[in-house]
Amino acid sequence: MNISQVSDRTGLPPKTIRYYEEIGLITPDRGANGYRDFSDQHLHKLAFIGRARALGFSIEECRILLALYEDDTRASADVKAIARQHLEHINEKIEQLQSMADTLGHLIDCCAGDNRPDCPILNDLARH
Amino acid sequence: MNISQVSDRTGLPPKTIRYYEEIGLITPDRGANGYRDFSDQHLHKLAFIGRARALGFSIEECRILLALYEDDTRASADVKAIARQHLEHINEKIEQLQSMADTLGHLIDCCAGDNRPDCPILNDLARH
DNA sequence: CCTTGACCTTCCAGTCACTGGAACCCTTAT
DNA sequence: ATAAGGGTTCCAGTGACTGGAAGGTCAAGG
Repeated sequence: MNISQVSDRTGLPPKTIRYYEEIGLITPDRGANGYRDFSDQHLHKLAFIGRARALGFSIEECRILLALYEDDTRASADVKAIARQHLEHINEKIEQLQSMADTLGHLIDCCAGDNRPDCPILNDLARH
Repeated sequence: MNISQVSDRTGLPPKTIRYYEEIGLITPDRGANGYRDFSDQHLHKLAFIGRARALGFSIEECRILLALYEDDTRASADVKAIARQHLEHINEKIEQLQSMADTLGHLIDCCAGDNRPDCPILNDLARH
């Protein structure tokens, strides 16, 4: 399978797929012309990575998840631990963003948004 | 004022302050020894930037906000527009993260987390 | 005067996960 | 023969810093 077919089927851009090879996540075969030749297994792995990335896992976490996936003797506890840790990370980020949004929303509400220069948003940023 | 004092007073690391100079956000004077010499105004500007960054504004947005701050003839509408746009951006991010968290939370709940290899998290990532 | 330690300086490289672009090769159809 | 549309590599850039090396400066103590 050529790279553009894999791209179509996984939704990952060709550039990203080449990058994943570069960092050792996959190692497709090569045809006589030097073109990458992907098997169904490669496709499957890339789709796996794509979904893990869509859940926000880092590349290194994807690497670990892939390794666990390919290890028949894994303990589901190991997977769960990684997922939990990642979820916690996400929740922290949400909290941070929510706090920013709250502050910002308040400032926006206080700002007249007219032609005059007086602005509570700038006043807040410039507070002493 | 030396850089470490500015760092202490603004909470920004010296490296970051040097970086802000490099990209033209501030231009402190220089002493005879080559050391940066910050005025109160520089301090004030850096604190402004620090607070804007803490609200998640990008460097380029900070640059614009600073320019508006220093422009007596600004319209508060311009500031409000930038803030609104940024808030929207934050809210989009929160939604994305929340959606990830929801999916991930569900998968985690479904996973036994024991010594056995069977794992709904991996099954989901590997789904066809 | 010398040394020590804490400053300061610049410059280069690395982070993360791609993404864009240039230059060039290969395949297929006309 | 040629043109379009694949594929390849390699280099550079993104954002906002951060770490580290190599070296200059300053103030205090012996």
